[in-house]
Formats: sequence, structure tokens, C-alpha cells
Amino acid sequence: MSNPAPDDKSPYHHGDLRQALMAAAEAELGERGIEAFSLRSVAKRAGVSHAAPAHHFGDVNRLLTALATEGFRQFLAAQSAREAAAAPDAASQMVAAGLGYIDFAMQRPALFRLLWGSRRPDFTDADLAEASRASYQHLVDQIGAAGGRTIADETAVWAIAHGLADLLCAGRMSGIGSLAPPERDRVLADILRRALPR
Amino acid sequence: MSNPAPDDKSPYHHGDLRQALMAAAEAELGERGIEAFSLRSVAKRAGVSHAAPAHHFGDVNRLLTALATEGFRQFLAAQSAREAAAAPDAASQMVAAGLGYIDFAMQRPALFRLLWGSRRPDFTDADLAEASRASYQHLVDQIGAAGGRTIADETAVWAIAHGLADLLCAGRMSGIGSLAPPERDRVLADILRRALPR
DNA sequence: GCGCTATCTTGTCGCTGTCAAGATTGTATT
DNA sequence: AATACAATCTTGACAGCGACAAGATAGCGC
Repeated sequence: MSNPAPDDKSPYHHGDLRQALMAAAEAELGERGIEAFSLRSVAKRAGVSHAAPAHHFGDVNRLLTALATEGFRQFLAAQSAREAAAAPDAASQMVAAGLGYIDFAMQRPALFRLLWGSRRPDFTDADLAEASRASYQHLVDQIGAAGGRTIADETAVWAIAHGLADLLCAGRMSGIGSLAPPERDRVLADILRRALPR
Repeated sequence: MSNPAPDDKSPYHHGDLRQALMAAAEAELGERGIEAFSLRSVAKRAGVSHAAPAHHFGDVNRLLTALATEGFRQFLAAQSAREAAAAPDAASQMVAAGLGYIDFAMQRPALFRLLWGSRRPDFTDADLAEASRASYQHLVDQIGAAGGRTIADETAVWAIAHGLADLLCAGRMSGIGSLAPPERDRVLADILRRALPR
């Protein structure tokens, strides 16, 4: 096991460049956005040459694919975090999952936009497809437990959570976006509950 | 008035290059998507040199800003078209506006993504900001006429329409997206009506 | 010690957006 | 009608980009 000293300035072999590139890529995504995302800038941030990422990811889209796959898992984790703090009844769990969906969008907007608003990740990639499916299927499943029976019910809860998340993430909902978090959560929960059939 | 012959092959002065560039830009957007959008490719399609667009739009983002402004107006027109064909009661008009919102997203996905999923247009531009505001304010106003009173009501109808539109536009809602249009409209209308307070 | 392979660097290519300078055309003025 | 001026478009250049090829370096099994 090599284990180079942390202060080792610039060893020819990085050690865990793949992970470092992923972290640098997310930081770049947060600072410059997906539009100005640059593979060379990621490499520079990680302290390696401009061609180093190619060996680990092939091309820039595959780096973004890996980033999106990891992003979807954290996205699902954000929903689980809300559920853990919510009442155990099915309707509350459904609302909590929706609030987690929105939490992620507001807290990590650049990553959310990579997941839902970009075509650069390769969504035919098996890992990404599965991580993506699992992330919204979890939410959709909740409404079944809460009394939803039709495809309209399933679609409704997903569309409501996604619409709120996307518009808040983009900063276009000044009305709700400027509310204090507790009050905002109450309004969002009110809206999410409308997905349930009457 | 100049009025050059239509078959005039390549006059030094185009005549209405600004409009031609807008059309070429939308065509490029539809064929290659926002990620691969290229100013030089737009110029080539319009039959002019690579630097010609700069004189009319300054830079590429201002071309996209102009395109988005026009896009928002057509987006609003898609809602009006549905309303004109719907029953005159307030709830039906609200649903119709939502269906028009979704129509536009499914029929012109590249443009919809420019309007709602890109940061390249300059949304501080006065014309664009006004066109954008008008496009969703119209939908939000409908729920007031249909009995909505709270900020939750207004937010709900917008979020539902937008969530459905965004996910259908991205091709991620295979369940509803694969239905035949009449059946699909029925399900979408069912969901849109859930925005109304009970 | 030796060879093999993975890892990383350097250099190059075509493409991109933007800027500067020059060519062409339309229009107003005299 | 001739001239000056402004608008329009082209050509050429530059740096930054993603991708590829070739070479340098390092770890690892033998």
C-alpha cells in the first residue's frame, strides 16, 4: 500500500484521482453551473493535467454520468432523511419524501439541474438509469401506501414535488421561496397533500 | 425600400438577417439541443459568416435571450389556444391553460428547456423578464377565478402544470407519456384539477 | 533486477465565442 | 449626381475547449 504523505506536493500518481475528480467536478458545477462546466477546469482544480480525467472517465459526459449517478443516490437520501423525522403514517411519509425532494433541489441546485435538466449525462447507462428510477419510484410508491390507486395518483405526487422543486431550484417562485423555512414547509406540505385522491 | 429579389443568391446585405438568425437558432436548438448549441453553426445555417450574428445580438447569450423572449410569447399563446377550445367556466379554463402549458413542452421540448431549464438567457433583461412573468402569471390568475384564494392555491396549479410539463418534455414519464392524446389529456386534466382547494 | 501495466503529462487537432480590422452597401446631405 | 457617413457583413486572429496520440513515470508481479 503506497499511502503517500498528505503534504506530498505533486506525486506523479495521485492515489485516488477518480474520487478527487468527482469532488472537483461537483465543486465546479456548483460554482460555474452546467453551462460553463469545463473538464480542463476540473482537472486544474484537482491539480492534474488537462488530459488526466480521460483515463478515468473516458470523456466529459461520462464524468457527468458518474456524478449524476452519485447525485441520484444522495437525492434519494435527502428524501429518506425527511421521512425519518416525520410521523409514521403513510400520508406524512409521502409528504416528507416530497419535502426531501424539494430540500435537495434548493440545497444543491446545480446538482439537481444536472439530474433533471441536462441531457449530458448518459441516461442509457445502466447504473445511472437504475439510480434515477429508484429516486422517483420511492416517492411514487409512497402514494400507494397513502391511498393512491390510479396512475393519476402516482403521477400527481411526482409532478407536484418535481414542479415545486424545479421552480424553487431555479429561483422563480419568489412567493414561496422567500418564506421562512418552517412556514414554507407548511405551505409545501399543504400542496403535496393535494396529490391524494379526494 | 430595397426589397431584393428572393432568388438573389448572396447579397452582401441580407435584408432581414436578424429574423433569419432567430429562425436558424430555433432550428439548431431543436436539432442539436441547448448543450450543443453553436453560434457558428447558426450562422452557417443562415448562410452568413461566423461573425455576422455579433452585429445583431452582441453575443450568443443575447441571441438566446431574444429567442427565449419570443418563446415565452408563443408559450403563452399555446395556453390561450387551449382555452379558446375549452368550456368557459373558470375551472375548465384553468385546466385548459395547464394543458396548453404541457402542450408546448411536449411539442417544442428544446424551446421549453431554454425557457425553464437553462441559465444562458439573461433573465434580468426587461423584455424577457416581462414575457416570462406574463406566461406563468396567466396560469396563476386562472385559479383565482376558479376559487383559489391562498398562495398555496396559486403555487399548486403552477407547480402541477410545470412538473407535468418538465417531466413529459424530458421523456421521463413513460406511464403517461405513452398514452394516446385523448386519454392522456383526461389524466392530465384530472391531476390539474387537484390544485383547487377542496 | 526486469518487464508489464496502469497512471499521468505533453503536444496537437479541430471547433468554439469573441474581438479587431477591412470590405461592401444603403442613405442622407449638398 | 457626387460625396460623406453609417450600417452591415467578411476575414483573420486569439484563447479556451474536448479529444486523441505519444511519451514519461510509477507501482507490481516475477
